[in-house]
Amino acid sequence: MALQVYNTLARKKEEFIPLEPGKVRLYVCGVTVYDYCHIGHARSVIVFDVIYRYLMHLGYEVTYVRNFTDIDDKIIRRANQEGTDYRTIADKYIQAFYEDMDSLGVLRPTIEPLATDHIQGMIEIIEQLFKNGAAYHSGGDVFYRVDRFNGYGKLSGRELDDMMAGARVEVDENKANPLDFVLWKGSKPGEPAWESPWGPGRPGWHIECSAMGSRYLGQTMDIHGGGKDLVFPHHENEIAQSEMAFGRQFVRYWIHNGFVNINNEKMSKSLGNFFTIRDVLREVHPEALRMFVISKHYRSPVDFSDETVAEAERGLERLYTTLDAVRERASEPGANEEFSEDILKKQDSELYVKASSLSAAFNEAMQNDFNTAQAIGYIFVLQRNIQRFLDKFGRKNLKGQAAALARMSADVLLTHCNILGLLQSEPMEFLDTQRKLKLKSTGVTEDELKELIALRHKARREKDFAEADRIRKELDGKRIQLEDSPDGTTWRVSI
RNA sequence: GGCGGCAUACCCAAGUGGCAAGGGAGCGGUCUGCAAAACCGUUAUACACCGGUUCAAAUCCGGUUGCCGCCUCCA
Repeated sequence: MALQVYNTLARKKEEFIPLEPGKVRLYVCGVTVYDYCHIGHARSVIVFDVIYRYLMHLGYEVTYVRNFTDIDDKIIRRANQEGTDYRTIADKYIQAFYEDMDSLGVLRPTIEPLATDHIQGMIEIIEQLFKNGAAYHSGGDVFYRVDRFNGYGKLSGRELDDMMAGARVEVDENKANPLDFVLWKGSKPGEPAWESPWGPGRPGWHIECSAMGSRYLGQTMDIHGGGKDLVFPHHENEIAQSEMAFGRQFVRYWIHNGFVNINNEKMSKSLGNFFTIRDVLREVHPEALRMFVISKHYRSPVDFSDETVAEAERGLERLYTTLDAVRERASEPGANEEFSEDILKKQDSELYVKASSLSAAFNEAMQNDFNTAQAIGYIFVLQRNIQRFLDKFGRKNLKGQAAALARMSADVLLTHCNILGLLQSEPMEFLDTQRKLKLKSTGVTEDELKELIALRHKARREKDFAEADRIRKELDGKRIQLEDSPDGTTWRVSI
Protein backbone atom coordinates (compact mmCIF):
# COMPACT_ATOMS: atom_id res chain seq x y z
CA MET A 1 0.00 0.00 0.00
CA ALA A 2 1.22 3.43 -0.82
CA LEU A 3 1.11 6.52 1.34
CA GLN A 4 -2.18 8.38 1.11
CA VAL A 5 -2.41 11.99 2.23
CA TYR A 6 -5.37 14.27 2.51
CA ASN A 7 -4.70 17.17 0.20
CA THR A 8 -6.58 20.33 1.11
CA LEU A 9 -6.32 21.43 -2.51
CA ALA A 10 -8.14 18.33 -3.77
CA ARG A 11 -10.35 18.02 -0.67
CA LYS A 12 -9.68 14.30 -0.57
CA LYS A 13 -7.01 11.72 0.10
CA GLU A 14 -4.53 11.20 -2.69
CA GLU A 15 -1.64 8.88 -3.23
CA PHE A 16 1.56 10.68 -2.34
CA ILE A 17 3.97 10.79 -5.27
CA PRO A 18 6.92 13.12 -4.75
CA LEU A 19 8.21 15.27 -7.55
CA GLU A 20 11.53 13.50 -7.47
CA PRO A 21 11.55 9.79 -6.54
CA GLY A 22 12.94 9.16 -3.08
CA LYS A 23 12.99 12.82 -2.09
CA VAL A 24 10.47 14.99 -0.31
CA ARG A 25 10.45 18.78 -0.23
CA LEU A 26 8.52 19.78 2.85
CA TYR A 27 7.69 23.30 3.98
CA VAL A 28 5.80 24.11 7.15
CA CYS A 29 4.81 27.57 8.27
CA GLY A 30 6.62 28.41 11.46
CA VAL A 31 5.68 30.98 14.04
CA THR A 32 5.68 34.73 14.24
CA VAL A 33 8.07 35.39 17.08
CA TYR A 34 6.40 38.00 19.26
CA ASP A 35 5.31 35.84 22.21
CA TYR A 36 5.66 32.43 23.82
CA CYS A 37 4.16 29.50 21.94
CA HIS A 38 0.89 27.99 23.09
CA ILE A 39 -0.21 24.40 22.84
CA GLY A 40 -1.91 25.07 19.53
CA HIS A 41 1.55 25.74 18.16
CA ALA A 42 2.74 22.62 19.93
CA ARG A 43 0.14 20.53 18.15
CA SER A 44 1.12 21.82 14.76
CA VAL A 45 4.81 21.35 15.36
CA ILE A 46 4.35 17.85 16.79
CA VAL A 47 2.03 16.79 13.98
CA PHE A 48 4.56 17.78 11.36
CA ASP A 49 7.40 16.34 13.40
CA VAL A 50 5.63 12.99 13.24
CA ILE A 51 5.02 13.39 9.51
CA TYR A 52 8.69 14.27 9.04
CA ARG A 53 9.80 11.26 11.07
CA TYR A 54 7.45 8.95 9.24
CA LEU A 55 8.54 10.12 5.79
CA MET A 56 12.12 9.42 6.81
CA HIS A 57 11.06 6.05 8.16
CA LEU A 58 9.65 5.28 4.71
CA GLY A 59 13.12 5.93 3.35
CA TYR A 60 12.60 9.35 1.84
CA GLU A 61 15.33 11.91 1.88
CA VAL A 62 13.40 14.82 3.32
CA THR A 63 14.36 18.46 3.07
CA TYR A 64 12.28 20.07 5.75
CA VAL A 65 12.04 23.86 5.86
CA ARG A 66 10.30 25.69 8.69
CA ASN A 67 10.57 29.45 8.80
CA PHE A 68 10.50 32.12 11.46
CA THR A 69 8.48 35.24 10.74
CA ASP A 70 10.79 37.70 12.46
CA ILE A 71 9.36 40.96 11.17
CA ASP A 72 5.72 41.93 11.31
CA ASP A 73 3.35 44.45 12.91
CA LYS A 74 2.87 42.44 16.08
CA ILE A 75 6.60 42.21 16.66
CA ILE A 76 6.97 45.94 16.15
CA ARG A 77 4.10 46.67 18.50
CA ARG A 78 5.61 44.42 21.11
CA ALA A 79 8.97 46.11 20.75
CA ASN A 80 7.37 49.51 21.22
CA GLN A 81 5.57 48.33 24.33
CA GLU A 82 8.77 47.03 25.83
CA GLY A 83 10.84 49.99 24.71
CA THR A 84 13.17 47.93 22.60
CA ASP A 85 13.70 47.11 18.93
CA TYR A 86 12.09 44.42 16.79
CA ARG A 87 15.31 42.39 16.60
CA THR A 88 15.53 41.99 20.36
CA ILE A 89 11.95 40.76 20.52
CA ALA A 90 12.36 38.38 17.60
CA ASP A 91 15.58 36.89 18.95
CA LYS A 92 14.12 36.46 22.41
CA TYR A 93 11.16 34.47 21.15
CA ILE A 94 13.18 32.46 18.67
CA GLN A 95 15.26 31.38 21.63
CA ALA A 96 12.11 30.57 23.60
CA PHE A 97 10.72 28.61 20.65
CA TYR A 98 13.81 26.42 20.60
CA GLU A 99 13.61 25.82 24.32
CA ASP A 100 9.99 24.73 24.03
CA MET A 101 10.47 22.55 20.98
CA ASP A 102 13.61 20.91 22.28
CA SER A 103 11.82 19.96 25.46
CA LEU A 104 9.01 18.48 23.37
CA GLY A 105 11.55 16.27 21.63
CA VAL A 106 10.84 17.80 18.25
CA LEU A 107 13.49 17.22 15.60
CA ARG A 108 15.10 20.27 14.07
CA PRO A 109 14.11 20.83 10.45
CA THR A 110 16.78 20.79 7.77
CA ILE A 111 16.63 24.54 7.30
CA GLU A 112 15.07 27.23 9.50
CA PRO A 113 15.25 30.47 7.56
CA LEU A 114 14.45 33.92 8.88
CA ALA A 115 12.21 36.18 6.85
CA THR A 116 14.59 39.11 7.30
CA ASP A 117 17.42 37.14 5.69
CA HIS A 118 15.38 36.78 2.50
CA ILE A 119 14.23 40.30 1.73
CA GLN A 120 16.06 40.32 -1.60
CA GLY A 121 14.29 37.14 -2.72
CA MET A 122 10.95 38.68 -1.86
CA ILE A 123 11.76 41.83 -3.81
CA GLU A 124 12.60 39.74 -6.85
CA ILE A 125 9.27 37.94 -6.71
CA ILE A 126 7.41 41.23 -6.32
CA GLU A 127 9.27 42.63 -9.33
CA GLN A 128 8.21 39.64 -11.34
CA LEU A 129 4.63 40.21 -10.24
CA PHE A 130 4.86 43.79 -11.50
CA LYS A 131 6.02 42.45 -14.85
CA ASN A 132 3.05 40.11 -14.93
CA GLY A 133 0.66 42.92 -14.08
CA ALA A 134 -0.31 41.32 -10.76
CA ALA A 135 1.21 43.95 -8.49
CA TYR A 136 0.56 47.66 -8.15
CA HIS A 137 1.90 50.50 -6.08
CA SER A 138 -0.64 52.54 -4.18
CA GLY A 139 -0.50 54.86 -1.21
CA GLY A 140 3.05 53.86 -0.33
CA ASP A 141 2.33 50.13 -0.28
CA VAL A 142 2.54 47.46 -2.95
CA PHE A 143 -0.49 45.23 -3.40
CA TYR A 144 -1.27 41.99 -5.16
CA ARG A 145 -4.16 42.20 -7.59
CA VAL A 146 -6.23 39.12 -6.80
CA ASP A 147 -8.47 39.28 -9.83
CA ARG A 148 -5.42 38.87 -12.07
CA PHE A 149 -5.08 35.28 -10.92
CA ASN A 150 -7.96 33.15 -12.00
CA GLY A 151 -7.07 30.34 -9.65
CA TYR A 152 -7.72 32.60 -6.69
CA GLY A 153 -9.80 30.70 -4.13
CA LYS A 154 -8.92 27.22 -5.32
CA LEU A 155 -7.31 26.17 -2.04
CA SER A 156 -9.96 27.46 0.34
CA GLY A 157 -12.78 26.52 -2.01
CA ARG A 158 -14.40 29.88 -2.42
CA GLU A 159 -15.20 32.23 -5.23
CA LEU A 160 -14.02 35.81 -5.34
CA ASP A 161 -17.59 36.99 -5.81
CA ASP A 162 -18.79 35.11 -2.72
CA MET A 163 -16.11 36.66 -0.60
CA MET A 164 -16.86 40.13 -1.87
CA ALA A 165 -20.38 39.68 -0.64
CA GLY A 166 -19.07 38.66 2.75
CA ALA A 167 -19.92 40.60 5.86
CA ARG A 168 -16.41 41.37 6.95
CA VAL A 169 -14.14 42.67 4.25
CA GLU A 170 -11.44 45.12 5.08
CA VAL A 171 -11.98 48.56 3.70
CA ASP A 172 -8.89 50.20 2.30
CA GLU A 173 -9.10 53.02 -0.19
CA ASN A 174 -5.72 52.19 -1.62
CA LYS A 175 -6.83 48.77 -2.78
CA ALA A 176 -8.31 48.20 -6.20
CA ASN A 177 -10.15 45.19 -4.78
CA PRO A 178 -10.86 44.77 -1.06
CA LEU A 179 -9.29 41.31 -1.17
CA ASP A 180 -6.00 42.53 -2.60
CA PHE A 181 -3.24 42.00 -0.09
CA VAL A 182 0.01 43.71 0.79
CA LEU A 183 3.22 42.52 -0.78
CA TRP A 184 5.39 45.36 0.46
CA LYS A 185 4.52 47.75 3.21
CA GLY A 186 6.04 51.22 3.12
CA SER A 187 7.55 52.12 6.48
CA LYS A 188 6.57 55.01 8.67
CA PRO A 189 9.33 57.02 10.35
CA GLY A 190 11.00 55.04 13.10
CA GLU A 191 9.85 51.65 11.87
CA PRO A 192 12.31 48.99 10.82
CA ALA A 193 12.86 49.27 7.08
CA TRP A 194 14.65 47.67 4.17
CA GLU A 195 15.45 49.38 0.89
CA SER A 196 13.37 48.41 -2.10
CA PRO A 197 12.47 49.74 -5.56
CA TRP A 198 9.30 51.08 -3.93
CA GLY A 199 11.02 52.91 -1.13
CA PRO A 200 11.96 51.77 2.37
CA GLY A 201 9.61 49.29 3.93
CA ARG A 202 9.06 45.73 5.06
CA PRO A 203 7.55 42.68 3.45
CA GLY A 204 3.92 41.68 3.69
CA TRP A 205 3.30 38.46 5.54
CA HIS A 206 2.56 36.05 2.71
CA ILE A 207 5.48 36.85 0.45
CA GLU A 208 8.10 35.45 2.80
CA CYS A 209 6.94 31.87 2.43
CA SER A 210 6.99 32.12 -1.36
CA ALA A 211 10.52 33.47 -1.22
CA MET A 212 11.93 31.06 1.33
CA GLY A 213 10.08 28.05 0.00
CA SER A 214 11.27 28.56 -3.54
CA ARG A 215 14.77 29.45 -2.39
CA TYR A 216 15.30 26.14 -0.60
CA LEU A 217 12.85 23.76 -2.24
CA GLY A 218 12.44 25.08 -5.76
CA GLN A 219 9.42 26.66 -7.39
CA THR A 220 7.35 23.55 -6.87
CA MET A 221 7.42 21.74 -3.55
CA ASP A 222 5.86 18.47 -2.52
CA ILE A 223 4.21 19.31 0.78
CA HIS A 224 3.32 22.58 2.42
CA GLY A 225 1.78 22.40 5.86
CA GLY A 226 0.41 24.51 8.64
CA GLY A 227 -2.60 25.02 10.85
CA LYS A 228 -6.08 25.00 9.35
CA ASP A 229 -6.42 28.70 10.01
CA LEU A 230 -3.69 29.42 7.49
CA VAL A 231 -5.68 28.04 4.57
CA PHE A 232 -7.25 31.42 4.05
CA PRO A 233 -5.88 33.90 3.43
CA HIS A 234 -2.23 32.99 4.01
CA HIS A 235 -1.87 29.90 1.87
CA GLU A 236 -4.34 31.05 -0.71
CA ASN A 237 -2.24 34.16 -1.14
CA GLU A 238 0.99 32.22 -1.28
CA ILE A 239 -0.41 30.24 -4.18
CA ALA A 240 -1.57 33.36 -5.96
CA GLN A 241 1.81 35.08 -5.67
CA SER A 242 3.96 32.10 -6.42
CA GLU A 243 2.03 30.69 -9.31
CA MET A 244 1.69 34.11 -10.87
CA ALA A 245 5.40 34.80 -10.50
CA PHE A 246 6.78 31.35 -11.31
CA GLY A 247 4.21 30.21 -13.82
CA ARG A 248 3.90 26.75 -12.35
CA GLN A 249 2.21 24.79 -9.57
CA PHE A 250 3.60 25.94 -6.23
CA VAL A 251 2.62 23.06 -3.95
CA ARG A 252 1.52 19.54 -4.81
CA TYR A 253 0.07 18.52 -1.44
CA TRP A 254 -1.31 20.91 1.14
CA ILE A 255 -1.61 19.47 4.65
CA HIS A 256 -3.43 21.30 7.44
CA ASN A 257 -3.77 20.31 11.06
CA GLY A 258 -6.86 20.92 13.19
CA PHE A 259 -7.09 23.20 16.19
CA VAL A 260 -6.67 22.72 19.87
CA ASN A 261 -9.89 23.69 21.61
CA ILE A 262 -10.62 24.69 25.15
CA ASN A 263 -14.15 23.82 26.18
CA ASN A 264 -14.95 23.11 22.59
CA GLU A 265 -13.82 26.54 21.40
CA LYS A 266 -10.79 27.39 19.39
CA MET A 267 -7.88 28.39 21.56
CA SER A 268 -6.44 31.67 20.41
CA LYS A 269 -4.67 34.77 21.45
CA SER A 270 -7.66 36.94 20.65
CA LEU A 271 -9.99 34.86 22.83
CA GLY A 272 -7.41 34.81 25.60
CA ASN A 273 -8.12 31.15 26.36
CA PHE A 274 -4.68 29.79 25.64
CA PHE A 275 -2.03 27.90 27.59
CA THR A 276 1.61 28.37 26.76
CA ILE A 277 3.75 25.32 26.22
CA ARG A 278 6.05 26.26 29.07
CA ASP A 279 3.17 26.64 31.50
CA VAL A 280 1.76 23.26 30.60
CA LEU A 281 5.15 21.58 30.84
CA ARG A 282 5.48 22.63 34.45
CA GLU A 283 2.93 19.96 35.28
CA VAL A 284 2.82 17.68 32.28
CA HIS A 285 5.66 15.58 30.92
CA PRO A 286 6.52 16.69 27.36
CA GLU A 287 6.06 13.20 26.03
CA ALA A 288 2.59 13.09 27.56
CA LEU A 289 1.75 16.21 25.60
CA ARG A 290 3.00 14.46 22.48
CA MET A 291 0.92 11.43 23.36
CA PHE A 292 -2.08 13.70 23.78
CA VAL A 293 -1.53 15.17 20.33
CA ILE A 294 -1.02 11.94 18.45
CA SER A 295 -3.82 10.04 20.14
CA LYS A 296 -6.14 11.85 17.80
CA HIS A 297 -6.13 12.22 14.05
CA TYR A 298 -4.24 15.35 13.04
CA ARG A 299 -7.10 16.92 11.09
CA SER A 300 -9.71 16.67 13.85
CA PRO A 301 -10.19 19.32 16.49
CA VAL A 302 -9.02 18.21 19.93
CA ASP A 303 -10.21 19.41 23.27
CA PHE A 304 -7.49 20.19 25.78
CA SER A 305 -8.53 19.57 29.37
CA ASP A 306 -7.16 18.07 32.58
CA GLU A 307 -9.00 14.90 31.81
CA THR A 308 -7.90 14.42 28.21
CA VAL A 309 -4.30 15.13 29.17
CA ALA A 310 -4.51 12.72 32.09
CA GLU A 311 -5.68 9.98 29.77
CA ALA A 312 -2.63 10.51 27.61
CA GLU A 313 -0.40 10.44 30.69
CA ARG A 314 -1.85 7.18 31.94
CA GLY A 315 -1.50 5.53 28.56
CA LEU A 316 2.11 6.59 28.28
CA GLU A 317 2.85 5.41 31.80
CA ARG A 318 1.50 2.04 30.88
CA LEU A 319 3.81 1.70 27.91
CA TYR A 320 6.79 2.71 30.00
CA THR A 321 5.77 0.43 32.86
CA THR A 322 5.72 -2.56 30.54
CA LEU A 323 9.00 -1.59 28.95
CA ASP A 324 10.52 -1.26 32.37
CA ALA A 325 9.15 -4.62 33.46
CA VAL A 326 10.79 -6.28 30.47
CA ARG A 327 14.09 -4.57 31.24
CA GLU A 328 13.87 -5.68 34.86
CA ARG A 329 12.64 -9.20 34.42
CA ALA A 330 14.05 -10.36 31.10
CA SER A 331 17.70 -9.45 31.52
CA GLU A 332 20.30 -9.41 28.81
CA PRO A 333 21.04 -12.76 27.17
CA GLY A 334 24.33 -14.59 27.30
CA ALA A 335 26.39 -14.18 24.18
CA ASN A 336 25.33 -17.51 22.70
CA GLU A 337 21.66 -17.30 23.40
CA GLU A 338 19.88 -17.13 20.06
CA PHE A 339 16.57 -18.79 19.44
CA SER A 340 14.77 -19.69 16.26
CA GLU A 341 11.40 -18.23 15.35
CA ASP A 342 9.71 -21.54 16.05
CA ILE A 343 11.07 -21.72 19.54
CA LEU A 344 10.04 -18.17 20.30
CA LYS A 345 6.62 -18.72 18.84
CA LYS A 346 6.09 -21.76 21.05
CA GLN A 347 6.51 -19.59 24.10
CA ASP A 348 3.38 -17.62 23.31
CA SER A 349 2.11 -17.72 19.79
CA GLU A 350 -0.32 -14.84 20.20
CA LEU A 351 2.38 -12.53 21.50
CA TYR A 352 4.77 -13.70 18.82
CA VAL A 353 2.24 -13.04 16.09
CA LYS A 354 1.28 -9.64 17.48
CA ALA A 355 4.91 -8.60 17.76
CA SER A 356 5.90 -9.77 14.31
CA SER A 357 2.85 -8.28 12.64
CA LEU A 358 2.91 -4.89 14.36
CA SER A 359 4.98 -3.33 11.63
CA ALA A 360 2.44 -4.17 8.93
CA ALA A 361 -0.51 -2.93 10.98
CA PHE A 362 1.33 0.18 12.06
CA ASN A 363 2.32 1.08 8.54
CA GLU A 364 -1.14 0.49 7.18
CA ALA A 365 -2.47 2.99 9.72
CA MET A 366 0.25 5.55 9.11
CA GLN A 367 0.03 5.28 5.35
CA ASN A 368 -3.64 6.11 5.62
CA ASP A 369 -3.13 9.84 6.03
CA PHE A 370 -0.89 9.48 9.08
CA ASN A 371 -3.51 7.83 11.25
CA THR A 372 -1.52 7.97 14.47
CA ALA A 373 -4.58 7.25 16.61
CA GLN A 374 -5.07 3.91 14.94
CA ALA A 375 -1.35 3.16 15.04
CA ILE A 376 -1.35 3.72 18.78
CA GLY A 377 -4.29 1.37 19.11
CA TYR A 378 -2.15 -1.41 17.65
CA ILE A 379 0.71 -0.48 19.94
CA PHE A 380 -1.52 -0.89 22.99
CA VAL A 381 -2.60 -4.31 21.80
CA LEU A 382 1.04 -5.39 21.70
CA GLN A 383 1.68 -3.82 25.09
CA ARG A 384 -1.10 -5.85 26.65
CA ASN A 385 0.16 -9.04 25.10
CA ILE A 386 3.65 -8.42 26.43
CA GLN A 387 2.40 -7.66 29.92
CA ARG A 388 0.14 -10.70 29.86
CA PHE A 389 3.10 -12.86 28.94
CA LEU A 390 5.15 -11.41 31.79
CA ASP A 391 2.30 -12.00 34.21
CA LYS A 392 2.20 -15.68 33.33
CA PHE A 393 5.45 -15.97 35.24
CA GLY A 394 4.06 -14.39 38.38
CA ARG A 395 6.82 -12.39 39.96
CA LYS A 396 9.61 -14.58 38.69
CA ASN A 397 12.19 -13.36 36.24
CA LEU A 398 12.13 -14.70 32.72
CA LYS A 399 14.96 -16.80 31.41
CA GLY A 400 16.26 -18.12 28.13
CA GLN A 401 13.71 -18.33 25.36
CA ALA A 402 10.94 -16.68 27.37
CA ALA A 403 13.19 -13.73 28.10
CA ALA A 404 14.19 -13.61 24.46
CA LEU A 405 10.58 -13.41 23.31
CA ALA A 406 9.80 -10.67 25.82
CA ARG A 407 12.78 -8.66 24.71
CA MET A 408 12.05 -9.15 21.04
CA SER A 409 8.49 -7.96 21.56
CA ALA A 410 9.54 -4.99 23.65
CA ASP A 411 12.02 -4.02 20.94
CA VAL A 412 9.24 -4.00 18.37
CA LEU A 413 7.12 -1.87 20.67
CA LEU A 414 9.94 0.57 21.28
CA THR A 415 10.93 0.86 17.64
CA HIS A 416 7.44 1.80 16.54
CA CYS A 417 6.88 4.21 19.38
CA ASN A 418 10.15 5.87 18.45
CA ILE A 419 8.89 6.52 14.93
CA LEU A 420 6.19 8.62 16.55
CA GLY A 421 8.72 10.28 18.83
CA LEU A 422 7.41 8.38 21.86
CA LEU A 423 9.35 6.39 24.46
CA GLN A 424 12.45 8.47 23.95
CA SER A 425 13.43 8.30 27.62
CA GLU A 426 14.67 5.44 29.73
CA PRO A 427 11.63 3.93 31.44
CA MET A 428 12.89 4.56 34.98
CA GLU A 429 13.84 8.09 34.11
CA PHE A 430 10.44 8.82 32.61
CA LEU A 431 8.50 7.31 35.49
CA ASP A 432 10.66 9.15 37.97
CA THR A 433 10.26 12.51 36.22
CA GLN A 434 6.57 11.90 35.82
CA ARG A 435 5.88 11.21 39.47
CA LYS A 436 7.99 14.13 40.62
CA LEU A 437 6.03 16.42 38.31
CA LYS A 438 2.80 15.13 39.76
CA LEU A 439 4.03 15.28 43.35
CA LYS A 440 4.17 19.07 43.13
CA SER A 441 0.39 19.30 43.09
CA THR A 442 -0.06 17.18 46.24
CA GLY A 443 1.69 19.52 48.66
CA VAL A 444 3.91 16.71 49.93
CA THR A 445 7.66 17.04 49.47
CA GLU A 446 9.83 14.19 48.42
CA ASP A 447 11.67 14.24 51.73
CA GLU A 448 8.46 14.03 53.74
CA LEU A 449 7.38 11.18 51.55
CA LYS A 450 10.63 9.31 52.02
CA GLU A 451 10.32 9.69 55.75
CA LEU A 452 6.79 8.31 55.79
CA ILE A 453 7.84 5.40 53.62
CA ALA A 454 10.65 4.64 56.04
CA LEU A 455 8.28 4.80 59.01
CA ARG A 456 5.88 2.47 57.30
CA HIS A 457 8.67 0.12 56.37
CA LYS A 458 9.61 -0.13 60.03
CA ALA A 459 6.00 -0.75 61.00
CA ARG A 460 5.63 -3.48 58.43
CA ARG A 461 8.81 -5.17 59.55
CA GLU A 462 7.36 -5.24 63.03
CA LYS A 463 4.08 -6.54 61.61
CA ASP A 464 2.31 -3.43 62.82
CA PHE A 465 -0.01 -3.46 59.83
CA ALA A 466 -2.45 -1.07 61.42
CA GLU A 467 0.20 1.65 61.49
CA ALA A 468 1.42 0.71 58.00
CA ASP A 469 -2.10 0.99 56.64
CA ARG A 470 -2.67 4.26 58.43
CA ILE A 471 0.30 5.77 56.58
CA ARG A 472 -0.88 4.29 53.32
CA LYS A 473 -4.29 5.76 53.85
CA GLU A 474 -2.97 9.16 54.82
CA LEU A 475 -0.97 9.38 51.60
CA ASP A 476 -3.78 7.93 49.57
CA GLY A 477 -5.89 10.89 50.67
CA LYS A 478 -3.32 13.09 48.98
CA ARG A 479 -3.50 10.98 45.80
CA ILE A 480 -0.16 9.34 46.51
CA GLN A 481 -0.18 5.60 46.09
CA LEU A 482 2.44 3.36 47.59
CA GLU A 483 3.50 0.28 45.72
CA ASP A 484 5.21 -2.51 47.61
CA SER A 485 7.50 -4.87 45.79
CA PRO A 486 10.21 -7.32 46.88
CA ASP A 487 12.75 -4.57 46.17
CA GLY A 488 11.10 -2.01 48.41
CA THR A 489 8.35 0.54 48.23
CA THR A 490 7.85 2.98 45.40
CA TRP A 491 5.13 5.53 44.92
CA ARG A 492 3.14 7.28 42.27
CA VAL A 493 0.63 10.08 42.16
CA SER A 494 -2.73 9.17 40.71
CA ILE A 495 -3.82 11.38 37.85
C1' G B 1 -24.70 36.54 4.25
C1' G B 2 -20.95 32.99 1.72
C1' C B 3 -17.89 28.53 2.29
C1' G B 4 -16.44 24.21 5.03
C1' G B 5 -16.15 20.50 8.98
C1' C B 6 -18.07 17.46 12.82
C1' A B 7 -22.04 14.28 15.53
C1' U B 8 -19.62 6.52 17.36
C1' A B 9 -20.58 3.66 24.79
C1' C B 10 -20.08 7.28 31.13
C1' C B 11 -15.53 10.08 28.88
C1' C B 12 -11.56 10.28 24.93
C1' A B 13 -11.15 8.00 20.12
C1' A B 14 -10.24 4.76 15.31
C1' G B 15 -13.29 2.87 11.66
C1' U B 16 -15.77 5.92 4.94
C1' G B 17 -19.98 -0.58 1.89
C1' G B 18 -19.50 -6.79 4.58
C1' C B 19 -19.92 -9.59 12.18
C1' A B 20 -18.31 -1.69 15.98
C1' A B 21 -9.97 -0.94 16.97
C1' G B 22 -7.72 1.15 21.15
C1' G B 23 -7.39 4.08 25.72
C1' G B 24 -9.60 6.13 30.29
C1' A B 25 -13.33 5.50 34.10
C1' G B 26 -16.76 1.78 36.50
C1' C B 27 -17.96 -3.19 38.15
C1' G B 28 -16.42 -8.58 39.22
C1' G B 29 -11.98 -11.67 39.65
C1' U B 30 -6.41 -13.08 40.00
C1' C B 31 -2.08 -11.38 42.60
C1' U B 32 -1.08 -8.83 47.58
C1' G B 33 -0.53 -8.98 55.10
C1' C B 34 -3.78 -4.83 53.13
C1' A B 35 -3.09 -2.07 48.76
C1' A B 36 -1.17 -0.26 44.17
C1' A B 37 0.52 -1.63 39.44
C1' A B 38 -0.43 -5.40 35.97
C1' C B 39 -3.45 -9.20 33.98
C1' C B 40 -8.39 -11.76 33.12
C1' G B 41 -13.74 -11.00 32.57
C1' U B 42 -17.50 -7.34 31.87
C1' U B 43 -19.71 -2.39 29.86
C1' A B 44 -22.76 0.27 22.07
C1' U B 45 -28.45 -5.44 18.53
C1' A B 46 -25.54 -0.33 17.81
C1' C B 47 -22.90 4.71 15.30
C1' A B 48 -27.61 12.63 16.36
C1' C B 49 -32.69 12.25 13.85
C1' C B 50 -35.89 11.10 9.35
C1' G B 51 -36.16 9.08 4.60
C1' G B 52 -33.62 6.63 0.29
C1' U B 53 -29.91 3.40 -2.64
C1' U B 54 -27.94 -1.74 -1.86
C1' C B 55 -28.01 -8.78 -0.98
C1' A B 56 -25.38 -5.70 2.72
C1' A B 57 -24.66 1.29 5.45
C1' A B 58 -21.78 4.08 11.20
C1' U B 59 -19.74 4.13 6.24
C1' C B 60 -23.11 6.25 -0.07
C1' C B 61 -27.44 9.89 -1.42
C1' G B 62 -31.35 13.58 0.20
C1' G B 63 -33.46 16.21 4.26
C1' U B 64 -33.68 17.78 9.70
C1' U B 65 -31.42 19.18 14.31
C1' G B 66 -27.15 20.48 17.20
C1' C B 67 -22.04 22.03 17.71
C1' C B 68 -17.59 24.10 15.60
C1' G B 69 -14.34 26.61 12.13
C1' C B 70 -12.93 30.02 8.03
C1' C B 71 -14.39 34.63 5.47
C1' U B 72 -9.96 39.79 10.40
C1' C B 73 -3.97 38.70 13.23
C1' C B 74 -3.98 33.48 14.13
C1' A B 75 -0.85 26.74 14.40
